[in-house]
Amino acid sequence: MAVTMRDVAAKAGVSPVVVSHVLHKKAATIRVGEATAERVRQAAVELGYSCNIWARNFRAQQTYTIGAIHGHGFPRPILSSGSRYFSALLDGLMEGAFSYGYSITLCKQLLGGSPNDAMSDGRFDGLVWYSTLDSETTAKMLLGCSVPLVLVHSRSRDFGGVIPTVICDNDQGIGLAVDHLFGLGHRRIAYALNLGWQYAETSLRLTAFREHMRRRGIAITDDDEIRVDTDLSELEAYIARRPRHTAIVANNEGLAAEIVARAQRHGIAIPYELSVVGFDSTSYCEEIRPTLTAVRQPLVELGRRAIDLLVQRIRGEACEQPEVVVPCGLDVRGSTAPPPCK
Amino acid sequence: MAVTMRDVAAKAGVSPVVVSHVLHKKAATIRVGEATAERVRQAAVELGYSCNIWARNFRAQQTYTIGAIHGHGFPRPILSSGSRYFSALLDGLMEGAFSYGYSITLCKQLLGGSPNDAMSDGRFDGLVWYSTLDSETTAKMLLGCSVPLVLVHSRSRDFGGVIPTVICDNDQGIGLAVDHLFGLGHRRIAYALNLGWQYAETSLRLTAFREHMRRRGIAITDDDEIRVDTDLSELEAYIARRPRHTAIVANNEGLAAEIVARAQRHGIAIPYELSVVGFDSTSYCEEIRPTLTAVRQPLVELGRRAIDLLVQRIRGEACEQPEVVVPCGLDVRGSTAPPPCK
DNA sequence: ATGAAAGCGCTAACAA
DNA sequence: TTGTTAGCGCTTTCAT
Repeated sequence: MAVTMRDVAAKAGVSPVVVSHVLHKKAATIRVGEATAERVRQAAVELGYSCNIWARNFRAQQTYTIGAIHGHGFPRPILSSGSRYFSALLDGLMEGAFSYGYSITLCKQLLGGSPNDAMSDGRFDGLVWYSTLDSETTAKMLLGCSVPLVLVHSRSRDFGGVIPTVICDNDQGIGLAVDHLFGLGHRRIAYALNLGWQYAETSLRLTAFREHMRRRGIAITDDDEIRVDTDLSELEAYIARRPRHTAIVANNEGLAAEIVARAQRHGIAIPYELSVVGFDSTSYCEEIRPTLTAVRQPLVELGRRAIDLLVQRIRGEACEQPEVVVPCGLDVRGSTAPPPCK
Repeated sequence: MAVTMRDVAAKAGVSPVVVSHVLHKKAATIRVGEATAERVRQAAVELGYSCNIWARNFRAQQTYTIGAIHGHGFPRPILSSGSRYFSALLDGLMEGAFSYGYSITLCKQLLGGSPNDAMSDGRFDGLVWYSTLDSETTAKMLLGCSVPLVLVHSRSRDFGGVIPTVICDNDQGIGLAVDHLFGLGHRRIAYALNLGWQYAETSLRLTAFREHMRRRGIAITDDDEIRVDTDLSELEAYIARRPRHTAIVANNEGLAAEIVARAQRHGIAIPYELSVVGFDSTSYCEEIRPTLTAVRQPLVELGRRAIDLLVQRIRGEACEQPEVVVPCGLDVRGSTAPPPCK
């Protein structure tokens, strides 16, 4: 059906190699006279030939395709509503991949299905794994990956330093949040985190929070840490008891949004009675009322840097650095204000 | 490097065909004894074999991959800011494609580069072209596509009825907008449209607007149509003259947002002095102030239906219908109110 | 119940 | 300057 090199070769009265060389500058050992070359080009145009990229890739044992593994608890990312987390990451992945001549494929196996399959079925030259649930099983799966792999949101040392990683500076980010709240006058600050999904960065952020508070002379106790299970009942209970804190730093955007919504339902005015800071700061923070003050994780850059590392790996170049750490910012919006005078 | 069927076959002391049959249930004419089969499975596990999907696809002359052509004026869609137009469409495309066992590939050639290449280089089993600039050149390119193709936002009859299309019911959608504004008491209503990108649907919507107004006894003149070039200078001029209209229906979200922003800059209160209705209604409409009343185009569904049609085409089944039309909704938000008294 | 051969479209390596 | 051979990993077809 489709016109192949063979057809062009036949029409031009040469062998396929010649066509390959003339049209694609492959087959380096071949020299071709201008007359022949012209004949070949002519034939190609007349037949409407175009190179079958996949046949070429198959031959080269390369796919020039990168996969993004969605290591969340959802079947696949939803781009059109809610947090723009994946949208932002994907923007970075596309930007990076395109610049190196790679494409990004979204498929069921990666976005929620069975990553293990896609990790070794020859579909991808490399993979980006993001948003890790830091379990033994996961780690084993990742370490067994048969193509180059880069992790977003993990520490390289958690994987024996053999897998390159890209992560934001959680400590510095949490520092920004704490600074901001202190500047407003808050002293009784809580940290809220999900237990259900054990995000790799949760403990980093929690530790950072404790440390930043300690440095300001405030010791964090269990009562200052709101541990929320998937059903959010602990959160509901905490809010119902009327918080003794004047501000909460939440481990992520979604949780922050939940806190705001539930507080409002209980008649607690945000931000006047309670300030809330989230983590991520995608434009989702603009969509909710009040808008959400949040630590900005540079997701687009994270994606881009992940591709940089990955392509180095794919090309077999030595990775300059096994772990890239990108600084955070703080977007002050409507969910934070000075504490009530009390 | 990677373990192939050959390796497994060697280890199990059989030929590759047997492996193919046992492991992938291919090679239908083959019968294998249970003992042999078990030996093969054993060998596969021990060697850590997994089928190279691409080799299989290459052999089958299928890629099980669908491309989405970004026919806009931008180098590639930006997912993480601004309108969620592409995000929504992509959600639908993924949902549809995954359900049929296809994947979606995002690559430079399609998302802004040179679509023509990707339309025939064997990379895709089929393509979805969205957001058409309705030019001669485009039409010729699309008609020359060598793989199955489905257009989103076009009328099938504009392409000789040979290319299936998916489109929202623009007439009905505009009707909702006009109804809404009339219900609020507006009579002097303008329609704003971009000239720069000649979206395929622009004229459909404009015609619908004229017709719906006419039916209500109002004749639309040139003065009621604000034609905006890419530099938006006409819009600026219109606003600066203080609109004699009390409401504007804009051809899309982005233009509506521009109108709101510029009006506000000129001290015109939205919605009290001027009501604005957009078209698309992605969650971007929630992000701007005031929030934007808009006709909701069911983008996710559009994407899904596009895949339905495409897969039928790919499989060579007869398309039940060459053109799918999906009804619109109306999301009333903060940019519309009764007209100022007087 | 099993195997051998052939080929998808392309290109690297080695002739001529 | 040009051609031949061979093979990427898989599966279909035909033979045993």
